[in-house]
Amino acid sequence: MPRALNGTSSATAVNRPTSRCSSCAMRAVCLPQGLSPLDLQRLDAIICSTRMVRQGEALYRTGDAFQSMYAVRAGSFKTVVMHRDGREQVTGFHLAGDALGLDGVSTGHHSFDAIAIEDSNVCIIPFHLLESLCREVKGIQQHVHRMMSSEIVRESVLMLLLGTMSAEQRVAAFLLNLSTRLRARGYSSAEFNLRMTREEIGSYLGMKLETVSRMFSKFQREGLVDARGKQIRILNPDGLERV
Amino acid sequence: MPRALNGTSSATAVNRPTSRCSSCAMRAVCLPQGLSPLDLQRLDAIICSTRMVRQGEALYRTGDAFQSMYAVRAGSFKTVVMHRDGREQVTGFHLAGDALGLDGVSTGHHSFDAIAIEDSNVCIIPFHLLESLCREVKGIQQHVHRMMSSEIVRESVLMLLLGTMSAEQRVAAFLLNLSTRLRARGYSSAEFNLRMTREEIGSYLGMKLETVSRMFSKFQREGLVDARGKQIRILNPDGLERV
DNA sequence: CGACCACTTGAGCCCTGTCAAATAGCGTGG
DNA sequence: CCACGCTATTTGACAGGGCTCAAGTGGTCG
Repeated sequence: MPRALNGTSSATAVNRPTSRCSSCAMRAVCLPQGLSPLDLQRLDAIICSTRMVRQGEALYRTGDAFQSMYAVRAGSFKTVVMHRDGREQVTGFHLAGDALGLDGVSTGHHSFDAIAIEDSNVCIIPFHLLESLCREVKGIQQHVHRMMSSEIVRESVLMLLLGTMSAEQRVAAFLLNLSTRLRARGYSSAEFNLRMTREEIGSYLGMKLETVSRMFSKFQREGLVDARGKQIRILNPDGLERV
Repeated sequence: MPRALNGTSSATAVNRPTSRCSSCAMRAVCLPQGLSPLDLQRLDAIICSTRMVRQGEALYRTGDAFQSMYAVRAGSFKTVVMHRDGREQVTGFHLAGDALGLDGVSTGHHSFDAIAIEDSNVCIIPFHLLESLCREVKGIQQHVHRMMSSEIVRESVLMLLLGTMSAEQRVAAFLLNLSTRLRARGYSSAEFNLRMTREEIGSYLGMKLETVSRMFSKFQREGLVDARGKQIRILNPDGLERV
């Protein structure tokens, strides 16, 4: 197999045919249904680069100028908000197919850190080009609006979780949510391995890592899940639902 | 003073000159800077009605079809998310000048309830018309995007609060935030009265009403605020900040 | 093989929820 | 204008869930 052009790739941002939306594996998750071939082509035209982000590295940090939004092509990220006193909270985990970076639109600077929790790859979507395209293609405009609105709804559901649920319920809800999202991406919803640490899960769920661990052990004892470190098997989803 | 046309007003939705953006008192809060008179006119054209919502009534409820977004002209609202088991959480308080309803964009149905916490008045902005306008006027498009993004950022800050702060810190942050927003609207930042009950504050902050009350009393003892029921006077904002 | 990190588990304590009772405030109807 | 009844708020006593601190285990990478 010829590997032409590979020698010209930069380490951080490359143009290549695989970065085309029209042929992307995550298309079904990223894009609206029923986009015409022409519109797809126009999308392809503005998404001309991707970027590799290694585990632990930041895609962007709080305060960085906002230029682009991103779509996770492979891997996963966490988004983290910080208080001046150093307190921080994970506000989301973003899997392949998820959008990232829309927090920067409001002020022109990012309000979160986005950190890769495994080696990952993102599409870079220059936002001013996307805005132009939105002015021309109604389907894309609506999709962008839906993405932003989904983020609003997602966060408010998380607030419900943080504000009203016990530690046990939060961990159960976390596992079920992850399970659902993995299934939507074609993975098993019953068996997967966590990319995030107990501490990151705890930060996301508003509790300490020890508490997360205890809840996993509890579910284990009760036969709801089989958790061996990061390897998770959900044995009784209905039981988790009822917690 | 003549009161022509008043007799023709409907109780729930009326057209009247005062509903024009170009002459609205909340213009500075609602609208982007530097909109041309022509663009303002086009906005006026799509916002043709307002609606009165009495205290305790819903502007919209979870599951309602999403047609329009709203701008609070006068009064205030809370938004509430609900879990099937009846558990609910206040996710925001919306004052005059704030936008409302963008949660409905993602699915076409609202995901929250929006309830008036005092007699209120909103502009009704049909969303499909706003989207059309966004395709034509870049300044308005950007403003809509910023509004949605702000909501995302607002919620993530609230998640930080729910996930990492003590009850005392949450109540302090709540008072300071409200104070800031009131100042931005031309009211005193030091003295105001709460439109929401202790229970609503508690729901917003993820705690019980008794805890809210205790924190108010504590701040009172420490000379940070003077709280007599809903009447609040902030005596030492720096002290609150440091809590 | 060793160092390091993530994870698990235990013991004790504190913050906040729960339950209960008293007080204050507010709107309504006489 | 006042009395009444309701709701909102305050305050206290107590219990429990989750945090803190600590020790020990397991897994991974150099």
